Amino acid sequence: MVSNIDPSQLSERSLRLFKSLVEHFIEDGAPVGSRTLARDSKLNLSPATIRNVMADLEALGLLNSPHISAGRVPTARGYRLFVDSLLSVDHLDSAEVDQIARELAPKDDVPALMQRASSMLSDITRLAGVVMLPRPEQSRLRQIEFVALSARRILVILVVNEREVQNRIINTARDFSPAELQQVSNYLNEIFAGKELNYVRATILDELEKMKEQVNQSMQAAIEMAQTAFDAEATTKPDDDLLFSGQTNLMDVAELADIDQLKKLFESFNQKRDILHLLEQAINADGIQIFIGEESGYDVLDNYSVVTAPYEADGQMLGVLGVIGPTRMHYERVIPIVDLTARMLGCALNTRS
Amino acid sequence: MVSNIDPSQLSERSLRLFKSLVEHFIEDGAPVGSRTLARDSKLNLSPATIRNVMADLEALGLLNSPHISAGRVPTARGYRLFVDSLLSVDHLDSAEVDQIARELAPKDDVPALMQRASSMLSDITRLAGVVMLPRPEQSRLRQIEFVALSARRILVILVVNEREVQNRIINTARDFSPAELQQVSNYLNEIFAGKELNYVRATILDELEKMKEQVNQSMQAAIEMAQTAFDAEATTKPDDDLLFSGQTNLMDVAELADIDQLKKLFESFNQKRDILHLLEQAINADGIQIFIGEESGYDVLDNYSVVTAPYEADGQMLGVLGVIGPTRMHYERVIPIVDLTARMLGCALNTRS
DNA sequence: TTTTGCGCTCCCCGCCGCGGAGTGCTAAAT
DNA sequence: ATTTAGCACTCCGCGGCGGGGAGCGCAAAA
Repeated sequence: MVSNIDPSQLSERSLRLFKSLVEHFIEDGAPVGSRTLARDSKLNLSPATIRNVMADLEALGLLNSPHISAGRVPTARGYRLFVDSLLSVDHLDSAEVDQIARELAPKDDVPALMQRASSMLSDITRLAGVVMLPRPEQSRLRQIEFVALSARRILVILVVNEREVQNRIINTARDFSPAELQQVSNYLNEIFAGKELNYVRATILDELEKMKEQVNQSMQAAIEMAQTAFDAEATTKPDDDLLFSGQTNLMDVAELADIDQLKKLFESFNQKRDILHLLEQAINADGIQIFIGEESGYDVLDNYSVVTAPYEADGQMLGVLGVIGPTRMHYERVIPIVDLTARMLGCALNTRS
Repeated sequence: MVSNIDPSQLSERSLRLFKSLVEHFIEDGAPVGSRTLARDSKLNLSPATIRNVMADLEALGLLNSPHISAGRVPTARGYRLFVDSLLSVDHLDSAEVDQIARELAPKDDVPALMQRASSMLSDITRLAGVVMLPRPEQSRLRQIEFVALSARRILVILVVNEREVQNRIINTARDFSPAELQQVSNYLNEIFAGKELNYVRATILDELEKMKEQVNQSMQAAIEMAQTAFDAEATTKPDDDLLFSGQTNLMDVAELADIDQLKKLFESFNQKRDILHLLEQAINADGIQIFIGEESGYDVLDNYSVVTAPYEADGQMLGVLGVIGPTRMHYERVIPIVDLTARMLGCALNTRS
């Protein structure tokens, strides 16, 4: 990564002009030239002076021009300076605050809540919203239950982390009576309740193997069943932990970008991989983090920015949410919205409340 | 709907030419003129003759020309005739059959199976795939279980239709001991197991109210809990019953269509409403059903066709799946693929197997 | 240091003209 | 009575041209 610009390297005047230019460009997307800037910034300078300043800014890598005789456009580095040092964020008007609060009223259905958070982000910003769900890594098994569907088909229910419930169906080698199942689940709960899920998975495969001979037959069955259950768990869906919405909003904005760039972006939403990696980088930031254009390191995001914020409840980091839009977005609005949403979502997820 | 064309109204020669024209247009998307047709169809006719024929076909509403001196393009009605009477469907080569079979190997995880069906459809056709999940209307409650999370938070598990599991968490007014919960679930299972879910919902609200005084206290609790559980059930997600994939495939094909048409289509995928209605129309067809362009009655689908097939298992209609693409699609390939997928999915869902 | 003035570059847009593809019509051929 | 040939006409697409506009850099004046 190229080093960022320290605002103190630049004169007050340069900064004012630069800020004005970025705001202008964000507003209407056209390269902005010296004349418009002379008119709009209240500095009473002639276009020529401004041209000199802009040439300097370009030399610093904050601006560039699409071609020799067009206006200037901010580079990623330029946006970075703008966002870090020049931006004054909006106040959200109370209607918006209300809307966010209303949509994120605490409910028990966690996935639905996440979904609402995501679509609210996209609705309110008119960009694409994304919410990363709590990573299964950091989840603790609270409870495990077995329900007999028929003699050899058993429904396994894992309660994880207060609210999350996973269930899968396994087929067993031999019949189990309900009483046996009860016994097995009691046994497993005793050993594993409260443990980290990864630990459970790891342990169950080898540790338990050792005690196999020491215990009675039905406990052996328990072990085998647990293995099956967690095997299945390990192989299934580590991927529905990213909720997008409002992708179509990006289709309006892509006036500049062509369709196959957009297609690539959408595909990377579907793959989820790249975006997931990106969001994981943001989970340890202690607030808003912004990835601007090429900074992200992912080609598909070249002309897009991602504004993220981690959210937490009960003092524990849970995940990250954010907004994806063109680099030319209204950061001063998007940032407080993402910020507030993250905090509200955290509140809604607090168990004591 | 305007009446369709009976192929016997037309001469053999017209039909051959028409078919050739449609195939040509499907192949390369450009309006096709009399010369190309004269060259390619083996009828040894001069362009002039063909022009006369084409003028007739246009009068019948099977063709039209984008402008006076362009070639002809099939209308929706034209495609209809083509699909109903002229099309000879492809043989799938065995590699494709294998692929479909492999992807749809029976597994226990029904939602994942559906998901695979959908993405397979889109991969193999290079269009958008859609699968409608079994409608909750026709689902039977198999089993209901309660798991205590804490004294007042109870996890309700509904097993529906062999494989499907729903769970939700409810908060109760007073504490319940595990033993009580067991009792309650036994009671409810006794009354409701095997019943239609709608019936259960309906009954639970009034019938049970009546017997309230006749039964002991813990049964009253059961009633109240059941009410809460099914209340919650009724209000949540009647909407995740449509699985799309491969939407991005349509972005390649949209050479002709502009971006906001595509945007509208994507939005209607998200709303799900229109597509759902459309697919519901297809559920009672006893095989492939095709909606061509404006026929569907939904504006967003104006330049798109939907090829659907219902799927069934154990003799019961379960849902509909299909493919969405431009009217100019390779029907002769898409149709057998959709058909086979529906049958295979049915097989995979059969319980005895 | 800032401004003015000037020459220059490049895009955008409308215009023109042309070739190509295709049509419809009429008259001739079969 | 069809089918074909010939012809005039329409319309799209494309490349070239030219002017206007916006903007730049540079050099010289303020």
